[in-house]
Amino acid sequence: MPTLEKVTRTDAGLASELRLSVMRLRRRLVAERHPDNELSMNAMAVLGALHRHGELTIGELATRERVKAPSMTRTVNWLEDGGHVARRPHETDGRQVLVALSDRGRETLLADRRRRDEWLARRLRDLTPADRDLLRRAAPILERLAQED
Amino acid sequence: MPTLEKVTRTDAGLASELRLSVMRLRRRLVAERHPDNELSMNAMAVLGALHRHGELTIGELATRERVKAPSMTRTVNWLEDGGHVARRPHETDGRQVLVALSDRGRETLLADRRRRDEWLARRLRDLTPADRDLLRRAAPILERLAQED
DNA sequence: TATTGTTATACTCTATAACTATA
DNA sequence: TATAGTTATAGAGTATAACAATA
Repeated sequence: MPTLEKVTRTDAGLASELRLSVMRLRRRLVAERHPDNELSMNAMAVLGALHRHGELTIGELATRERVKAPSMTRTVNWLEDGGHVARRPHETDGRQVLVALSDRGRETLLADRRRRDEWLARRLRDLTPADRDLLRRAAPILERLAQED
Repeated sequence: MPTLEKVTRTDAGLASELRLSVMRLRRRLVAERHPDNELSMNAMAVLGALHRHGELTIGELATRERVKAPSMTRTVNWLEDGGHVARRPHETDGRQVLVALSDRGRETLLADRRRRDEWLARRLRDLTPADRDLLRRAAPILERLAQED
């Protein structure tokens, strides 16, 4: 039997299965977010990016999180209102805006890091070590699928 | 070194990484949906569930897709307006409503199945066979994470 | 009383379009 | 002209609360 067709069909099935799993797991993750965590998951992701990479512009943050600039403007507005980040003008390009993590933002990030993944981490601990290892290797591939053009 | 703490920390990291990957990939999947596909991804998932399992109630569909009943009512309304499904009363329990795939819905499902995963399937073909195989094994685990209580 | 589904309402996240300021 | 960011607006998807019908 033609292997190509088999592979293609199997890949379509995998795509379908993977898509459904991702949609459902995301929905579950949003629902299970710790109630006393005042920041959205996306806002926390922005704090994490700033922690890892230092100051970033709105555009860089938007590209990184795969959202459009207006969405990132709004997220940064929330974070700034809460005192978690600060905007400052770019030194040489007056159009750009640099966003930096504040001390409070860093505290929030570090304090929440342990508890914000509580639900998922608990579920992960219920898996076999082999399954957990498999997910550990799968996560970067999922990330790459999301990032590629 | 305390192995437990190490493992716990690593799992928290995995949870974080997995969460971000899932959020971003889902966002990308929604953005890359074929423009001439008139049905939302969730509506298509409902058609798929009806195809696999036959008639289901609103409540069963809601549980399966991990949404609340009002959300599923709305999705089923769309599908019914488009002639893709039909409601009929439950034989013995007047409160429940059975939803069945129509011929048109089945055609829509089968015709769209190949193309609706086009983007993801193409990305998957760009992966190495090993990575693809890894995702094939990871998908059910993600599904289980989404489904468990 | 409890359950199933619907209606009403509101919220979150995201996008596109139009605009401002700067390059 | 082109780019970075903001503002205005709209749409999709979801939830909770209140309600109706039935068990």
